[in-house]
Amino acid sequence: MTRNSEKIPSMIKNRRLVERRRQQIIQAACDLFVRKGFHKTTTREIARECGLSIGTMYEYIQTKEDVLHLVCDFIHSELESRLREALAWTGTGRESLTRAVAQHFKVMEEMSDYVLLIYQETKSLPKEAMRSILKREEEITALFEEVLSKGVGDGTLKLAPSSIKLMAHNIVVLGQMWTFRRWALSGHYTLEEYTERQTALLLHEMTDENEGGE
Amino acid sequence: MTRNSEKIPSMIKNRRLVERRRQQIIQAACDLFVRKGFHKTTTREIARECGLSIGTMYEYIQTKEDVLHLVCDFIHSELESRLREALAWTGTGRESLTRAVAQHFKVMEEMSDYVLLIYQETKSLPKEAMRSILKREEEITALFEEVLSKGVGDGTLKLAPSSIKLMAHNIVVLGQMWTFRRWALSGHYTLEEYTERQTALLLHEMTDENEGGE
Amino acid sequence: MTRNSEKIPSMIKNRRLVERRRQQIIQAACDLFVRKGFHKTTTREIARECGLSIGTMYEYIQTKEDVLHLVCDFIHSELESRLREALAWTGTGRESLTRAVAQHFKVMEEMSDYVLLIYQETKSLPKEAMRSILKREEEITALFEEVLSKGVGDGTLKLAPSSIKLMAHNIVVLGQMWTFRRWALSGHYTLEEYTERQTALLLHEMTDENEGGE
Amino acid sequence: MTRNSEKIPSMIKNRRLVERRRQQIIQAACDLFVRKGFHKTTTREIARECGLSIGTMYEYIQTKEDVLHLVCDFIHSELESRLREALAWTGTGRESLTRAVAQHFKVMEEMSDYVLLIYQETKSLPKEAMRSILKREEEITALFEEVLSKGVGDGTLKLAPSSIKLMAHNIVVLGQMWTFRRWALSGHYTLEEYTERQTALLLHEMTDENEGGE
DNA sequence: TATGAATGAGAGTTCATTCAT
DNA sequence: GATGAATGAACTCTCATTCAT
Repeated sequence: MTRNSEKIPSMIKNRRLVERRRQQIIQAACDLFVRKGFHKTTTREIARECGLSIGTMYEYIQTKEDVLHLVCDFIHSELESRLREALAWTGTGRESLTRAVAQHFKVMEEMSDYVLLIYQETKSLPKEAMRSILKREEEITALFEEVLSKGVGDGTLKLAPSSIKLMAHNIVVLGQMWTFRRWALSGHYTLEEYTERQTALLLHEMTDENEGGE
Repeated sequence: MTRNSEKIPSMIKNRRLVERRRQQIIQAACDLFVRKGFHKTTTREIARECGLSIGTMYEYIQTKEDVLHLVCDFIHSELESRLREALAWTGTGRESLTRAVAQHFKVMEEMSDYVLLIYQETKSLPKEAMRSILKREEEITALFEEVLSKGVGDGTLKLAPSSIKLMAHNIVVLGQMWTFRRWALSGHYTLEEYTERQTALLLHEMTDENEGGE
Repeated sequence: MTRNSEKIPSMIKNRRLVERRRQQIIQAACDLFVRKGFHKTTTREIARECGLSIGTMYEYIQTKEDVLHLVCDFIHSELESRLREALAWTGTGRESLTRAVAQHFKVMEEMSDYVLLIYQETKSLPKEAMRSILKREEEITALFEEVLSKGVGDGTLKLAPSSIKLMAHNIVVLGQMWTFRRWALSGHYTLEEYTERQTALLLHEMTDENEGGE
Repeated sequence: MTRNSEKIPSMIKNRRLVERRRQQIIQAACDLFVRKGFHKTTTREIARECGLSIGTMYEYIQTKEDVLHLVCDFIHSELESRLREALAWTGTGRESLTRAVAQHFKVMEEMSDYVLLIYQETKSLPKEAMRSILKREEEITALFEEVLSKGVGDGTLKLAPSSIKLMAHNIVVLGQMWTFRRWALSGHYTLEEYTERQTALLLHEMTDENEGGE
């Protein structure tokens, strides 16, 4: 799934080995970046934590930023695959949306630290890597666009076509909000309450004669 | 307005001077942090940019993190004061909200870089400074809570009391979204369109029999 | 008494004022040097502690080393004047010696910190200042030479003339030893015991047919 | 012999190499500390002098104070091992003492600079390191206690048991005195004369009915 | 493939001293 | 005489990266 992994060059020829070693690196780096942040984590710490010597680690990456890229990519893959699970079910667009939102919020809760990590460290990536990460983000948003379109198509959701993209972004962001505003929200709502209320608000927006601000 | 400035000790006795010099430092640091990020900006660069010698700069701060604190605090003060302007007008709660949202979004657009800065670098602050920054964030949210309460009070907005806080957070975050998803949004919507649609969605949520998911 | 004070130039003409301000400086610096050592004490700290501004302080000294010189000189003056008191009494040489030794040890005890200071920081003085400090040390030793000579003269002490200087040095050093070996000695002897025993040993050396190794 | 070396952590795994590099560091630092003192010697100077890059040097130590600790420890090891040589010979206690004193004084002469170094810079060590250095000092003193006890045991030295520790300290300090009062003593006595006279005085103290002040 | 010792530019911070007011 | 803001050289220490083995 870590598709971008292939873009990062390695000195080692054996692709299987590269994949395995990089998984070690990603696991260790994820933990450390979450705990200390990208800048305060040293390459030596990553190497130690993943059981490779510093020299060996550098056979599988080229720069420290590569590690960040691998980590961000891994996290996005996780997020995306978990979200896709929720979309496998069948039902009306409205039902699918309800399920997708709930799953999205649940994933945000579970991967809270990782989501935060992406939000705070993406800017440290080199331009090219950054673009590829943003593309992943857009793909996730596109999943919601699909669900919304389906709902508009089967008449269970009312929304101006030109607002579909906006609504998709709103949904994604309101999920992420649970991670980066947790310090304020968790004191007042449980995840269940939060999900319920946000879902009610969203569905209400897409009911009746509302045409989404057109 | 930079209230926390007083908490950061300085070697210089003249309070006026401290305030002036710190303004220089903040201006220079804001620019640099936006362009290069906190970690990739050196203290020497900040000093050069604000026209002080490195030694002199350190008479007005204690650590590099103090500069970040000063910067974050300054940005929040700006955000808050600009938002308060919009709240000075009179009118129904619904009208106030419409105006406040528009102003909030406009401020987000204008201070885009600064808002991003806060979102990405706050985590680099020491614990204590971080708490003070989050408090500022909560105060801004509270401004929207007030407007919403007013609307609920005068009957122009329908919203379960227990959802007021949630809605306030939603509004703040949807504004910030314009800054940290600009790469995706600006291709499809102008700020005006964005504002119009989001406002329509929000107002629709608070119209009729909708009780916000209770 | 701080004779060398005159050698250190000052910008201020009024000699009285110079003397008074320098006393302030010495008191503050003594404390600080004892607590933190010369190198870890900053000129700013000294200024703050003695109630002068840093600029004013520098009107009365030229360098930080001047302060150390003043301090060392002051301490020696104290040591010497206290020792001279003990020598004012009359009696046989042997009696004088006993009294001088006891007083010397007592002074070492009381000025313990200061004596240590001299021993550890003198080397940080510039050459010229160092020489002047060593001269003071020699003068103190000379006081004991005088007492010993008196004893040899009146027949109450037996000592080869060529060993008088050596014995004087021994006495001075055995006193200082109480300060720089206190960590080992104070666990086994009180100052009284220490004084008694060392005195007994010394007097025994200068009794009977002993000719001091000639 | 530098037993405490093991307590100082190193980034390098190869213990042999650590030992070798640290010897380089110690040699260079000894020279520099003797010439300029600890505080006026920079880490870069030490690195240059011992032929390592600054980065490499820091792989073998953690702080500049570690270097001082290493140096002090090395000096004590030298002092102790040289003194132990002199104690290997057999003979009466009195003979052993004579030999030990002469050797101690000779070592003081030869390692004059190093002994001074220890006396002046030990205070710059962190607490823990300082304690370990004082313990070494006490061990050296204990060597003399043993010799004295032997002499008391075989009847060749007369000394109250409770004065043995005191006498041991006296001997050690009178040796060190040759280093830190050399400026005064060397003008009047050669090392041989100094040794002869001090020995005579000491032996006389422990002859006949003298009971050391009890 | 794997290792880990070596590197050195560059980071943040300090502080004795000066000098305009 | 008194003040204290300004200075910048110099300090200790870090760490991503390389390369000989």
